[in-house]
Amino acid sequence: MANQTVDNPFAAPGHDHRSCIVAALDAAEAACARRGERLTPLRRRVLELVWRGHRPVGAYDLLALLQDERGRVAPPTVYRALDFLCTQGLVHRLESLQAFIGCGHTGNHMDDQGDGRHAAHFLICQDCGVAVEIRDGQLDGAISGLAGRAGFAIADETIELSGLCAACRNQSVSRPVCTTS
Amino acid sequence: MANQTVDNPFAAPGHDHRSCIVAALDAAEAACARRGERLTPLRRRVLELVWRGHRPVGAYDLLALLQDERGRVAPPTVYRALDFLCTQGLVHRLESLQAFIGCGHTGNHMDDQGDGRHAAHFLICQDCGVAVEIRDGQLDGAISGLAGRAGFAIADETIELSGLCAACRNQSVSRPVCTTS
DNA sequence: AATGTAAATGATATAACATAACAAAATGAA
DNA sequence: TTCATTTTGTTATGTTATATCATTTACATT
Ligand SMILES: [Zn+2]
Ligand SMILES: [Zn+2]
Ligand SMILES: [Zn+2]
Ligand SMILES: [Zn+2]
Repeated sequence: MANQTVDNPFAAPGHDHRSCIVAALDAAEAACARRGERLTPLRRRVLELVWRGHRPVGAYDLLALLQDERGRVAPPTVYRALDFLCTQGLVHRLESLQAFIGCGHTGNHMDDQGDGRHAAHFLICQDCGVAVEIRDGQLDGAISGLAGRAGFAIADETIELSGLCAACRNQSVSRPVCTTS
Repeated sequence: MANQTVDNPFAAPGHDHRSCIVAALDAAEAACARRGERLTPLRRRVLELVWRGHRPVGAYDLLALLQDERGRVAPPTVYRALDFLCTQGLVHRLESLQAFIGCGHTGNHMDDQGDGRHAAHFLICQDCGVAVEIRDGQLDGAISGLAGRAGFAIADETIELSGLCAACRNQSVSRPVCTTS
């Protein structure tokens, strides 16, 4: 069993993040192979960069990182890689931050029909910046319940809850504390 | 009692929208007066323009409308008015669309402590473009439940459910049908 | 190996959304 | 009126994202 990082990064500020990266890349390779999709070196590298930490990363941050290692790189290069990764469910876009984060549930989707897209719900700490993908049965039930009563067919869910994680609440001072990126 | 528009615009494509606008502006005047805030002519006009319909409006759409009636208007003019209106809870920003919509619950907040800000949850029809602000006890309960269990203190909720409204599902063809803007 | 085809990437330009910084005007209180 | 504060105007720039077309790469077929 892996470390607790992926399950609860809020509670694991000092965890071995290399294993998060390895797990994410391995799962991505496997998922793409299974679906006949191509995780090219560029896409793989972008995914790796997204996984530098558990904080959402802006597209232009990724662009700068790529430029550091490859010289001239243009925005479409990054956006295309991100589009691919999002389509495969390997990365999610956080609408409220206009930023991207690695999927915290790679490899164990229950709602995955061939492609890897899935609804992703987040807790986002405004103090340390960490975002955690959550899964909650009551939340899912409430959503499908209200949609059903409204006759509304949900295609896409944006659920992002911002506030303070437990660790940051207990610090009282307002400085980054979940140092794991 | 008002028409059903504000409560369920999905179901009222041919409603008397003027009453929606009047109700929203009246409620805004009242709310600002109560709080000692100033609903200036510009802010009032921007709110009125946001209320042209039940579809989210982009800041630059509003800018163009203002320019039509006032000549040269710059982006900060619109964004400042929108900031004010959002702070007062009279308008909400839809993160997944980068657009704004009039608050569907003006005047009856139960969670309003002085200022008018409140969590706003939406159903957004991808066919007709209408967005409806919803309120659901089970959803609220699920959210506070999961936050409590995680020790997470929620400060802001972004909940936007996109898909097809009942009317558009029953049309099968993919063309705008909820013509009420 | 050569060819053809589709997918992926490179490159340029521009669109769309948003804010910083400072000046001028309007408002309301003293 | 005078003063302080808020609001609006103005200019410039920052940030995020896409359209378009050229080039390269991967890979199956001949
Ligand atoms: Zn980690
Ligand atoms: Zn995920
Ligand atoms: Zn209406
Ligand atoms: Zn509202």
